[in-house]
Amino acid sequence: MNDGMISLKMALKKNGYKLTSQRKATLKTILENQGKHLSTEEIFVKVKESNPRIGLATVYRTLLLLEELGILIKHNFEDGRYRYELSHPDQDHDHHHLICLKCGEVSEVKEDLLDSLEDIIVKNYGFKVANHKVKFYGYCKRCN
Amino acid sequence: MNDGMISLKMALKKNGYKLTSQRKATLKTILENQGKHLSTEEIFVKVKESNPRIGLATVYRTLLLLEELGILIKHNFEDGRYRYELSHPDQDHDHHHLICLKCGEVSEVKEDLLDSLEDIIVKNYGFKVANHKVKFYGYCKRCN
DNA sequence: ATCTTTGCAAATGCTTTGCACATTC
DNA sequence: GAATGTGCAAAGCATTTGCAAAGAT
Repeated sequence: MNDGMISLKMALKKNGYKLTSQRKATLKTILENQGKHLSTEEIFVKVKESNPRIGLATVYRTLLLLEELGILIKHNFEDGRYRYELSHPDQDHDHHHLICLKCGEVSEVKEDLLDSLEDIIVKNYGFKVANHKVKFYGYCKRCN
Repeated sequence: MNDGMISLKMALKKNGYKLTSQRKATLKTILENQGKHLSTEEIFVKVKESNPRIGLATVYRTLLLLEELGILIKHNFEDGRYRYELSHPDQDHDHHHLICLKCGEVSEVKEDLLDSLEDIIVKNYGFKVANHKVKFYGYCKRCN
């Protein structure tokens, strides 16, 4: 059992949820596809390979739960479905995304650089920032 | 006829679309509700007051069109429907939003301050930024 | 007169829910 | 054994679409 599975087990236990094979298989699929931003349906299809009896509703319920537990982040890339990726709780914010308007590729930005902006938001608006979602739309290296 | 209506007329003409009472009424409703981030359904209800025979599908189609023309911006605040607001073409980017996790209030940030981040994105990722969507989640002045 | 647009209702597609059975703790 | 979780099918809800009639240029 690797790190991801151990933290799943602990997070579930702490909140009174049970560790089921479906939940393990769902998280396993996400761990095996890091950086991919899979949709619920895509995760369902992949989980089915190892767990053919799982239902789509279970995957929906599991992803909801994993998001609640802070294990996953739900993204909307405006393509009509939600997409999930692993949260990295060691970083204090989600990373930014680059979305290519031509080929649709979604990639990630390592740099954060929003501190000065967040300072201004606290000072000028009295708003305490807990997290942010930042998306840049434009043209990727290949399409540009 | 005010500025918004004039630019609607021109934008439609330029693209071979017709200026209909439904399109005028829809834009009028949005102009009268600046800063409000209305959903399609909410816009529909308001437009109906002056235009009782309009159909919901027409409002959907009109909002899509106005977004295509660059007159509106479509937002997803994760509440299960899309919301629209007027675009300000004099600014070269959309403004950022603050979303309160407690009361759900959505407010706007005047400051942009993403230039240095966008410079890095061009340099390090070869990605040409056309626009961005930035949302800060946290607690507003009243709720904090 | 032609081509676009509208209204209506039906269809679509993602997501949620109710319920009986199965599984975990 | 009690409570939670699952699978299935049905329901829900925002959005889209087909089509005949209406409207704009």
